[in-house]
Amino acid sequence: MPELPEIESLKRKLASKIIKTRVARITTKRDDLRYPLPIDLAETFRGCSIFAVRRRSKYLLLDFDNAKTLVIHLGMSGRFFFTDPSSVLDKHDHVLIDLEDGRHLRLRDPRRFGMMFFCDTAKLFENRFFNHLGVEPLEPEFSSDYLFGIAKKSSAPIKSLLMNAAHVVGVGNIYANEALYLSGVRPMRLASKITKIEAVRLVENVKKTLAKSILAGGTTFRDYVDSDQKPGLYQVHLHVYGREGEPCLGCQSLIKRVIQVGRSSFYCPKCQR
DNA sequence: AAATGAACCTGTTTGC
DNA sequence: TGCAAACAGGTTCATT
Repeated sequence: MPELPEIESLKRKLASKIIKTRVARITTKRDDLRYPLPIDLAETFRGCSIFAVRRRSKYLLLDFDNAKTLVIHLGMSGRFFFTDPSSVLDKHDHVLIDLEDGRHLRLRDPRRFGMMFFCDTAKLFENRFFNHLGVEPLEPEFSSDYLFGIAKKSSAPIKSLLMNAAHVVGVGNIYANEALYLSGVRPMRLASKITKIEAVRLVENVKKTLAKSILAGGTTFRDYVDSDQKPGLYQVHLHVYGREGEPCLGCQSLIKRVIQVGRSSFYCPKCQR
């Protein structure tokens, strides 16, 4: 489901609502997500207060005053939202969090590709989910020099490189497709054949696309909703994603779809070379 | 060392 | 209409 802008939007909304609030109780309805939920999840956070909400890659990080960080990943179909504590349980509501002020958060995830675990805040980035991650796409470290540098040494297609979290995190399928279109580069072009100019455009367009989407509150392609269960508004801006067989917005050629590394790539055969 | 493919799941859409 | 196949926004791990 969610790509980086969705998690960033969620993070901002949550930060404004849950900092300095205390957890009354965590209830686990089902513990077999992508990885089993920690057995001591509830007792670890009972009575603890949240003092920061952060994001790294597509992971949502809740820092508590017990020196632990609760890590949440929404996988493909996850949602994390406020609801009435008495609202009817969906069969995919796996974790319920009651706050001391009476508010209630839920983790709902039909496909169960999501994750929830915790670790010591101080050692967070040492664990296997974080220790190999590359640069954040919206930070200055993700520059055209950086992209051009790794592209030269790569044997993979440019889209695979953009989606490889060891190089740059958070560029998922929608945004990779869109940034490639806006840069006039075909997804299957070998990264090593990218020119300096194209690297400049790609970096610019990755940043621009992500930033715009964050402003719009994330993309709702299918079923993303924010912490208040409201959809994102970015889908109106999609140029190629999900548009196979429809005319290119620039030249009217029909948008093509190919499968790369098991995922759909959409491109305009005329505008992208 | 780096890159690909399989695996993890359920729900929805598409095609016969 | 019904059923099966294809497809879905992610990530790790094993295997090239």
